[in-house]
Amino acid sequence: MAYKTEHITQQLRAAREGQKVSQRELSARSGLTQSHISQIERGTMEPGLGSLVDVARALDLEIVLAPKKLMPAIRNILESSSASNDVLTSDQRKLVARLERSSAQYGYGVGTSADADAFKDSLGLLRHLPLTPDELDILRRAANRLENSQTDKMSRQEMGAIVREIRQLRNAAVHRDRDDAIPRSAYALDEEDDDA
Amino acid sequence: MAYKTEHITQQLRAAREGQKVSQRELSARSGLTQSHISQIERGTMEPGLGSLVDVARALDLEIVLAPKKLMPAIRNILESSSASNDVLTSDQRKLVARLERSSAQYGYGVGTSADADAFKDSLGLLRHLPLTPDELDILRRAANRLENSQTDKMSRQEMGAIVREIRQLRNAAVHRDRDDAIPRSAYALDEEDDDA
DNA sequence: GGGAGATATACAGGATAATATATAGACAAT
DNA sequence: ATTGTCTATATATTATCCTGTATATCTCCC
Repeated sequence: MAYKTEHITQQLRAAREGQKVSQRELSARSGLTQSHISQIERGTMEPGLGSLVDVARALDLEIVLAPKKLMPAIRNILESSSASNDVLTSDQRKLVARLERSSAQYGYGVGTSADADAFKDSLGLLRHLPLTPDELDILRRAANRLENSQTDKMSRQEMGAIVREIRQLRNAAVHRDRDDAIPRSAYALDEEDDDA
Repeated sequence: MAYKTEHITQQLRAAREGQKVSQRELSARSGLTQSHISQIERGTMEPGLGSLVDVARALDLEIVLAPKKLMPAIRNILESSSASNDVLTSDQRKLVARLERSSAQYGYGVGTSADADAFKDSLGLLRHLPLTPDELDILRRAANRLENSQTDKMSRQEMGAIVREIRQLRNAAVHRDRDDAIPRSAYALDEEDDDA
């Protein structure tokens, strides 16, 4: 029913989720009801232009009418910043991988199984969220400590400390405000390419 | 009554008049009634998103949701086509054309496909944005290097370097403030003028 | 298993967009 | 003046948005 406007409303949802804003929060900011927002995002109904503008403003977006001719250029610009969305240094990826490997090998003999679960969960998130250089350092040191412990036994307490540390990292990364961006070096290209 | 969406609907009118299309004609193309279009353009009523999309499509426009942060860059692009109908030296045009030709011929065997996409997009932008003489020089040297590589094989790293260079040019050009203009000598206009 | 936060659905009613049609005013060109 | 094109405006009817509120479902965390 709302085929025509799907691409737009999906952009809205992507932006909202990207900024980690709930529909309720967005409802408060934009003046629309949560119910309304849900329907718009799902494509159940087609919003009026007024509603679209309200929501966009609440998400710091602007509505632009661009000649089709210039779309490649504009897409390019849009992607250049959304790239910083999932830009993780390969360092970070590798560190997470190391930690997963180590902890798996190390086994969950030490530490409660709840600890183990929390740990895996945290790592899963850290695979996707940007970290500051300092935080990367913490990650690095944790990996080192864990790997050393392979040889000489590690105390339950030390293990708990690491788990706690990682969890803190996770929380920081999850709740970080999207605007105080993390400066990234050059860039990191992955796959990803969408069309309509 | 429709204050929020005035800027958008005015863009619509501007585009329609720019293309010398009558409201009747637009009505035929878009499926809305002429009466409806008139009210939308005058701001008498606020269109639904569906109507906006229909009209936009009929005018070869696309609706883009862009982060406010990127608006300067985007405005830059939009104005590049409408206002100063290209203040590019024929040199620049030719260089971009050479680069496109070379890279196409050269194939994308070297470098990731993401690299290739980034490269093509960058070139697309550089076709429209003004460059300083120095930047033109960089472009020239890149073209030369690429063309030489046709004969003796080029390393993946060297290719990456070129891609990076072009991308830097792109960024500089895109984010350049429009007012600190680049002094242009007299000549500027070449061929090129297409319609639909 | 309970509780909290988030999203999806449901339904009533008032508000408004959108249609179809018709007409009036403005401005050219014959 | 007449004809033609384009735009603004009017009216009536239908369709849909949008709100308000309430509830269902789902996920994650304790």
